[in-house]
Amino acid sequence: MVTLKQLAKELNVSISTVSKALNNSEEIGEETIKRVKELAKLYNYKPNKVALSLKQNKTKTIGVIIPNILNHFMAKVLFGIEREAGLHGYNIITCISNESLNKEKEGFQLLANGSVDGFILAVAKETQIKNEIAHFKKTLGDGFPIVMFDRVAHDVQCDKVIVDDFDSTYNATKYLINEGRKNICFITTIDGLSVGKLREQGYNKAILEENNQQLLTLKIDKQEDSQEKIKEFFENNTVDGVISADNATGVISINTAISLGLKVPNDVSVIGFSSKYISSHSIPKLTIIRQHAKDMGAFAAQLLINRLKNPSLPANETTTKIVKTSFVKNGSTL
Amino acid sequence: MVTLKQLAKELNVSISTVSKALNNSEEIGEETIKRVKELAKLYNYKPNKVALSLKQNKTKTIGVIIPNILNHFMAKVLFGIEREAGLHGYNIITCISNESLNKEKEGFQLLANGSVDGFILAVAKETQIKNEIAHFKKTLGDGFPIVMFDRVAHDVQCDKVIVDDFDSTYNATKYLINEGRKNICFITTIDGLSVGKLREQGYNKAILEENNQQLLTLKIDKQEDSQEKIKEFFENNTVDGVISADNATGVISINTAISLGLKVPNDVSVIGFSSKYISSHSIPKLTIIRQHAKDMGAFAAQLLINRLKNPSLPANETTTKIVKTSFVKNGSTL
DNA sequence: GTGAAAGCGCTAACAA
DNA sequence: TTGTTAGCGCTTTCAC
Repeated sequence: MVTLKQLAKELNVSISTVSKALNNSEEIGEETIKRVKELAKLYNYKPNKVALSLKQNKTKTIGVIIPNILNHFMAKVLFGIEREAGLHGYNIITCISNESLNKEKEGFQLLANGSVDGFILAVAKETQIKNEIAHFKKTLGDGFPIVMFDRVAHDVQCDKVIVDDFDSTYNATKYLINEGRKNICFITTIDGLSVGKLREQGYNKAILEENNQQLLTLKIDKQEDSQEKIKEFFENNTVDGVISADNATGVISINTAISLGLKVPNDVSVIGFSSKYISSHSIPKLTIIRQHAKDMGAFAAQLLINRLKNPSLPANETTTKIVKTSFVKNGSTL
Repeated sequence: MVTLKQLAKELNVSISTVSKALNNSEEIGEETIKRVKELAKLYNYKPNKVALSLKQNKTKTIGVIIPNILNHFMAKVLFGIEREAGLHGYNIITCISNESLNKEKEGFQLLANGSVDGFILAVAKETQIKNEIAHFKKTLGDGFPIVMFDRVAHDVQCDKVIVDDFDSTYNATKYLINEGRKNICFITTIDGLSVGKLREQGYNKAILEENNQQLLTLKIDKQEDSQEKIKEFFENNTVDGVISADNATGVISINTAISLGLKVPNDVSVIGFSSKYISSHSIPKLTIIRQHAKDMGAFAAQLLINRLKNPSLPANETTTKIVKTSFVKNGSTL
């Protein structure tokens, strides 16, 4: 990597002249600017990012702490963050918390040392269960803005990007009720998460509003085999409608129903929080509640960058952006 | 963020004393070390990463250029890279090339300015199709080590981590032949990729070795609807065996076969390059060729870090690690 | 119009 | 045992 020093030497001018020339300073003569720029291009000079960061006390880098990158939703949000960040000249450093509180804390430790200007994250499962928020507050106190998406800690004052989990599940359940379904069950593998709870509450509300409906819930642990649990559940319960809270049990429900000789959507109707990609892993395709993950990522990045660009924004004046889901009707509902 | 300067002032010692004390230098008195460390802990002092990077001319950061993070395989490799890098004290900056040559080049531009010490990447589709390698050579020439995984540019001399695509597809095809299948087709959505070609060749070899077999290939474009294409294909061809080159068409083939009234695996046997996660999106579950994506990521990180730690390693002495796949028999084969 | 010098936070050779 | 100084690459104020 060429440095200003080397260019200066070769051109027989001072370092500051080169620096100013490259930054189109008014102070420098046109002729000099031209000479400098030519040599810089020849040597493919690029200002050293690290030196710039040190000097300007900002890194133009965002720390992203993702609970689980193998989750398609999370990966999509990350994609959205990366793209939006790039548009604004920001890089992203990714840490994967693996749903662990400790790794989440480590992520902050690792990056809140000048590596990044701020953080975007979805709260790890363990953190949500233990309801720990001290590390968030500390990081905020240290002057690092934080944006939370999807799974947020409500007691932390920071910008947030969330989904209307409650409403969309409520509406989806209503949809099945209006189809005339009498035995609508709720299947979840994300019981421990804030979003999982909200979705369950949305389902509960819709069901409990009806006289002739009752709650029917299947909670599956991550370690368990979803296929088996669902099969067992279908065999032991009459089910004609399914609301799936996560991105996999929707298609698995469809496949299970079919393998049990049921017709989808005639005998069983299924709706799930999933993606287009996964929705095609069943025939008929899963009717989904789309969460616009990429948009969520983009919004999160915008909120953070906005705060970084306006350090005067009061820390207690935070924005919560609610990204409305879309109901995408595919073949698994009437 | 507290700096050495501030600690020094408060302790009435010099900056270098503080620095040495924190680094357990022999030069400094025990008592002083203790005082310094206590205050440092009190203030939660962390050495400024940027200053360190500038001073030591290395960032302990790896640039990862991923073609598509929504691909489950790629996400898993990224996961493996992140974990291994973390174990060695490295962070990762992620760029997503989106399969575009230009974005891949941009990734290098963006990061080869002191932001990272080296690169790990899978070559973008467009890059493979156009067979461009100049940017790789330039980056290597600039002194940044590169490790390629999965999709590699064979004409670039650098460390590589690849899968035994040819052999494992050959063996999988053989497996179906030994099951007595007579009409084995090869389905791919990754025709343009080096790995896609190798897999096709493995299939071709196995088929052409037999007298009573013939090639039957379905190539699907990313834009097209895999479900429709496969359905159409099954309706127009007699098929009793499927080798899927990508991670989705395997389960889709099973679901399609079932929806057409065929029995899996009795009437049709299916094997795919996929993951455990996706393999459960069909009933029976897909028999898969596992690629050990996490291990691949870990190996890639190891190779890169090893090179960073031993700058004397000759650039023309490169390692190609072949990660053998595992055949995981599930319900979609006999 | 150009250059010298300071300083971002840190380490390390050298001086005391 | 502790402190002074230089320097990593850059920007920017202030002199010339």
